[in-house]
Amino acid sequence: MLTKKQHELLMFIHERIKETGVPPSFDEMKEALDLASKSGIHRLVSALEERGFLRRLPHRARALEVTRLPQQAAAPRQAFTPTLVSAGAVRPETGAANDALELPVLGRIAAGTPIDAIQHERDRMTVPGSLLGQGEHFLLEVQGDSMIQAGILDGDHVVIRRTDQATSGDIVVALIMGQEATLKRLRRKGGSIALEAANPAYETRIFGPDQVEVQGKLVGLIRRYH
Amino acid sequence: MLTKKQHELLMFIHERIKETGVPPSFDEMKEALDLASKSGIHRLVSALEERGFLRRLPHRARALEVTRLPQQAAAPRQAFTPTLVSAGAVRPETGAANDALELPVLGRIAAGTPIDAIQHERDRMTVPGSLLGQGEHFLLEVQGDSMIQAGILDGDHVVIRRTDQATSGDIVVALIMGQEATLKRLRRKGGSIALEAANPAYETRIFGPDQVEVQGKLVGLIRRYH
DNA sequence: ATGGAAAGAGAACACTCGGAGAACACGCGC
DNA sequence: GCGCGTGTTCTCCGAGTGTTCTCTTTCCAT
Repeated sequence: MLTKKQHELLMFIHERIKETGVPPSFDEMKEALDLASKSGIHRLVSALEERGFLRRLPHRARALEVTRLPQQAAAPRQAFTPTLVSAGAVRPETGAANDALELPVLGRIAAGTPIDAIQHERDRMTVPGSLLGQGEHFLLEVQGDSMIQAGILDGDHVVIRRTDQATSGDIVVALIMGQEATLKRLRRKGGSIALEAANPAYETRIFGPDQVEVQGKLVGLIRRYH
Repeated sequence: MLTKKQHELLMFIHERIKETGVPPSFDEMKEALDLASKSGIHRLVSALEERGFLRRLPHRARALEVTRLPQQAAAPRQAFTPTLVSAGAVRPETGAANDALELPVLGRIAAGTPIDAIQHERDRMTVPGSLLGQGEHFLLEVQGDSMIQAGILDGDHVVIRRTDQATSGDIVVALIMGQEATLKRLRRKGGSIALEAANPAYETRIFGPDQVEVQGKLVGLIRRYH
């Protein structure tokens, strides 16, 4: 999942925050990894962010945060209104929600999140019936800004219909090489499949048809503002 | 996530509240950090607010609250119910009985939509309870791309809480000159009010305080993909 | 109710710190 | 050879900090 260098950097950042409360600057990280330049750090940080281990505010000094550590089952990090769900499948029969379903939130998704790690239910959320079609649906919490230009932001919940069918142009949850699951726009080019991020900072990746497995299709989105 | 100074200030505020129950004033913070002027504090507080560590009411003395602490697994949801919050009251994270509610869709909104057009109910839609707080809510369908960079697209449904209160930075439904209603980000500048679109193609418009009337505040968003 | 004190908002200036990113090179594994 | 991760140099510019001053908003005592 992570290269040696990425792992080393992630651990350094984690230790540093634990000890001082303040994340290191690029220069400090450069020193710690014994590099001569910040730009290597820049690339490592981007890689960690894309793989969902770091979260950061762009163009802000020291604005980074470790969201999870390797090999560990998903870091807790502010579950989405946990109290709300505690009641379980309470469906208010108050005549209101006849047209809504409670779906499981299976985890977070970003480039690099292994799907296996997100198979268990973390939470539940009620979803308007109007977003749903036929078949099985579930929710994922979006992590990172790789789809920002498609209006999908960090922290949004996406409604996914489970299917292995997808048309070129659809936004899908795709499993790459049986390893990492990402939310991307799928595009078919001849025999191969392109996965496009909606953010110029991320590159389109192209795969053979047997390297990518579609796990579901984006059908809805729910966002909460604080 | 935080710089040294930001961290230092946050910790000072946190300690101070824990010990005395009262948040420090700008002058007290100035002394604590050994600065010569409050204005440095002002910027630090803004930075902390932007990063989600502080919440505050503008123009209210000592009206601040620590919402989370750096890294340290999920800040305990310290109830902290001072007079401060009770007024503007956000949402009780606890009062979560309502799992979903059916709300009226009052119409479409964009720059220039006459308010008359959004007075009647056109439709209804079920909304997850987790998006709602206290008070009255309604829905509007977004028309146009003026908020595209805030991840709000043409055709999205936005959940609005009816209120005439808004903090700088909130996205609100604003009635301009009693005539047109628009969905914009509100920013207070001195005595006047700026309404910013999240699209460089649209200009920010600035008004006097009596020309703009806040009708509600954006609290959620629901999108359907076809 | 009103005037002044207290507290917050914020413009302006100077200076340093820190992040973004282009360009080029090297080694490894397939 | 090619892709990828890595290492290096250099440049550019925005962010963060400290200071001074001025203005607005609230709050309280008279």
